[in-house]
Amino acid sequence: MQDDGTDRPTLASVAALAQVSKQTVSNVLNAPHLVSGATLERVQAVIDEVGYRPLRAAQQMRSHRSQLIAMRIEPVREAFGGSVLDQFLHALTRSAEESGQRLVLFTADDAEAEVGAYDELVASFAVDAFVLTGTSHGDPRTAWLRRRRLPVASFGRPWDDPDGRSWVDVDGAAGTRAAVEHLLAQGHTRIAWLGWPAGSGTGDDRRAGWVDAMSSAGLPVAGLEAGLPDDLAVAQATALGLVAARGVTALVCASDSLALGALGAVRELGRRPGSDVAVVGFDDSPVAAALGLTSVAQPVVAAAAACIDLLRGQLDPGPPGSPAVDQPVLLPPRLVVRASSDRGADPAAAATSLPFPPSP
Amino acid sequence: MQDDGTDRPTLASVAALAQVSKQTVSNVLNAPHLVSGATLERVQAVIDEVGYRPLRAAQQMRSHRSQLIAMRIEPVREAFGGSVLDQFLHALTRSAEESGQRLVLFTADDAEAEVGAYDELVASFAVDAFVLTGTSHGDPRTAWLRRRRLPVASFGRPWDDPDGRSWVDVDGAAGTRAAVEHLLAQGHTRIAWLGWPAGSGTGDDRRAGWVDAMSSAGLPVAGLEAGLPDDLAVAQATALGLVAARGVTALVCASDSLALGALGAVRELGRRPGSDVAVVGFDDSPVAAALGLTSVAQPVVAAAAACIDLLRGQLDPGPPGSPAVDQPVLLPPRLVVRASSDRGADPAAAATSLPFPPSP
DNA sequence: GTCCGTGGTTGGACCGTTCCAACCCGGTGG
DNA sequence: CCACCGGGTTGGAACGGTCCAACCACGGAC
Repeated sequence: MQDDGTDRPTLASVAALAQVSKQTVSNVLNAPHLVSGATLERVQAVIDEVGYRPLRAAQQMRSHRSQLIAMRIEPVREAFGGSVLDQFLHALTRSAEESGQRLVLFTADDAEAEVGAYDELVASFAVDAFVLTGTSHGDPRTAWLRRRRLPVASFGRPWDDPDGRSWVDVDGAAGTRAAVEHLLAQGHTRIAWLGWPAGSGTGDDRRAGWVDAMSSAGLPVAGLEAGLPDDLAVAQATALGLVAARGVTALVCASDSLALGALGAVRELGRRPGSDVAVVGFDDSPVAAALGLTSVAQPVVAAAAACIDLLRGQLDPGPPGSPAVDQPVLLPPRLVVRASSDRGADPAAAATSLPFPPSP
Repeated sequence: MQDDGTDRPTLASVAALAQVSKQTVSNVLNAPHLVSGATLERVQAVIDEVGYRPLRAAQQMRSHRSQLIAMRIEPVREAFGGSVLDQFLHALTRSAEESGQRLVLFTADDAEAEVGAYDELVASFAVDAFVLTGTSHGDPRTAWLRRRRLPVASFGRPWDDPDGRSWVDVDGAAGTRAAVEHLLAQGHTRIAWLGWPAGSGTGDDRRAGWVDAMSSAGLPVAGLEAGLPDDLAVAQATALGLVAARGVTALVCASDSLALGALGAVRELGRRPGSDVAVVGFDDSPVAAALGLTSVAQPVVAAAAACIDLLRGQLDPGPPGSPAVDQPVLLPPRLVVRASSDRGADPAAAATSLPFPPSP
C-alpha cells in the first residue's frame, strides 16, 4: 500500500520508522540470523507496510552484482518461427526471475559485434552472466568471456570442444531413437533418414540416433538417407524418391521443415500420411501441432532451468570441496505422437487433423 | 585496449590521468559544449585509451534513469511461432540499443501478476519505460502505469479507447485492401474473406479492408465471408465450402494459419493454388515463405523504431510548446506476392515452391 | 580603476546500498 | 574484580557517478 505522490521508501526511511539503524534493516533482509527476534519482527512489519524494496542499482554499487543476465536475440532463427529458441527465451526469463534475476537482450550481426556488445554490457550495465545459444566452431566469444572469468552457460553443445563445460543440451540422438522405436512398433521396417548435410553437430547427433536404433533392430540403413539443406521443396523431391524408388514407409526428419516437405511428397504420391507412410519431424514447432505432425519436442523449460542453475553455481561457488556445478547437462527429449505416424488412429480423426488428406 | 587484471577505469581514474577534475570528464561526455577544445581533446584521448565507460548503476543513483525498458514476453503466442512478436522483439532490442537503452524481459501469467511485475521492475530495477503488446479491453495495466506517470508505448491499438495515445500499430485494413486489389488485378472477382469471429479489434480491422476494397470495385461481399477460430482444419472445411458451393476463386485470410487451411482445401478440390484459386495470408510467417504463400507483412522494424521514439519523447519532453510526441502511429503493411496468388508465375516455379501441388 | 559578466573549471554534497570496525552489554573464567 | 567473549547493534566510509554552487581569469563597460 504505498502512496503514489510520496517518494520511494529507502533503507534510511525504513530504519527511521522502525527506530533502528540502516544496517539493522539491511541485516533483516540479507542476514536475518544476526538480528534478534523482536527487532526482526518489528522491522519486517515496517518493510511490509511501506512496501520497501532495495534498489538494485545501489546494491550493485557495493556488491558488484547487477542481477542481470544477458542473452543475444538472434535475427533470423530457424525456418519455422524459431519456436525452440523462443520458447527457450520465455522459459529462461521465467527461471531467471524465480531466482531474482532479469534477462537483458542484445543483438549482434557478427562475432565481432557480439564481443563489442559483451564489452558494453559488462562495462556499462555490469551484467553478471551470459547465456549463449548456438555456439559454433572456434568461437572467439567464449574465449573472450572466459578470459574475463564471466559466468557463462550455453544452450547447445560446443561441438568443437568436447571438454567444454557449462553447457546444456538436448539429446538429439535419443530423440530420433525414440522416433525410430515408435515406428518399429507400428510395424515399419523401411525407415529413412531425412537430415542435413554432415558436419553440423546437431544434425550428426540426430542422425546417430536413427543409425543406432536401426542397427539395434538389425535393419539396414544403406541407401535410406539423404542430407539436404533445410528447404521444403528440396525435401519434398528427395522424400518422393525415397518412397517411390526405395520402398520407404517411414521418414524420420532432422527438422519440421524437412518433415513438412516429406508430408507433401507422401500426399503427392497418393499415399495416406500416417496409415501408409509415416513422417516424424523434430522440434515440435506450432506448425507440427497444426498439421498433426508427429515430432520430437525439446524440453526447453528444463533446459532453461538447467542454464540458470549452471550460472548460479558459477556466481556463488559453494565452499571449497563442494561438488563442481558446471557439469554439462544432457536432457532427453519427448516424442509427441500425432496422426502423421499413427496407424492406430481413428481414420476420421486423422482426416481432420491432417489438412492435406489424399484425394478421394 | 584495456588490461584484464586491472580494475575497471572510473571517472576519477580518467580524471587523474588527464589532469582534470572528475566533473570535467563528466562534462566531456554529457555536455561537451562546456569544455574548451584543448581539454576536450586531451580528456577524450584518455577515455579512448583506457576504454572508459560510465557505469549505468552509478549514473542511475542520481539521475534516476536506468536506461532499461521492460517488455513482457508472452508464453503462448500466435499459432505459427508468433513470428510477428518475435521479429518485433528483435527489432525493438535493436532500436533500443541504438538509443543507448536495453530491453529487460519479464513474464506474467495474468493481469494481476503483470502489475506485480511492474511494481518489482519499477521499485527494484527502476526501469524507465514499458512497451506493451496486445493491450486488451479495460486493461488494469495501463491504468496502473499511467497513475505512476511511467512512459508507455504499446504495439497494437487500444481498441476500447479510441482516444488512447502513445501506440503504434499496423494498418490491417490497408493490408487486406492491397491484397484484394492485387487479386482484382489478377482478374478475380469472387474474392472471399476468411477471418475471425467479429469482436476482435484486429480481426475487424483486417476485414474492413476487404469490405472496403470490394465495394470500391463494385463487387458484392454477401455470402462470401466466414468468421472462424484460428484453426487449420476448420479453415480448410470452410474454404472448401466457399470454393465448391459459392464459386469463390480467391481467399483473403486474417492469418497464415487460416490461409494454410485454405490452401489445403484448394488442393483437396483438385484445383491449382495460384492459377485456379488464389490464397493470401496475413503476417508473412516463415511458413508462408516456405510454402510460397502470398501474405501481408507487418513492418515490424518501423513499428519498433516508432515505439522507441514514442518513449524517448515521453522520457525527455522537449521545451514547452514543442510538438506533442505521443501521437499514435499507424504504419502501412506490405504485400508479399508469392506463387499462391500469382497467375503470371512460371508454372514450373510454382510447382516447386508450392509443396502440395494437385494430383496429376 | 572598479565592476560585472562569462567561459572554463573545480570541490564537495549527494544518491541508496553494503562493508567494516567499533561499540555496548551481560555472562564466564581466572 | 577485571579481562575476555560473543550476540546484537551502530556509525561511518565506500561504491562511481551527477548536481550545484563557487571560483578563477579575463575582457569590456562605465
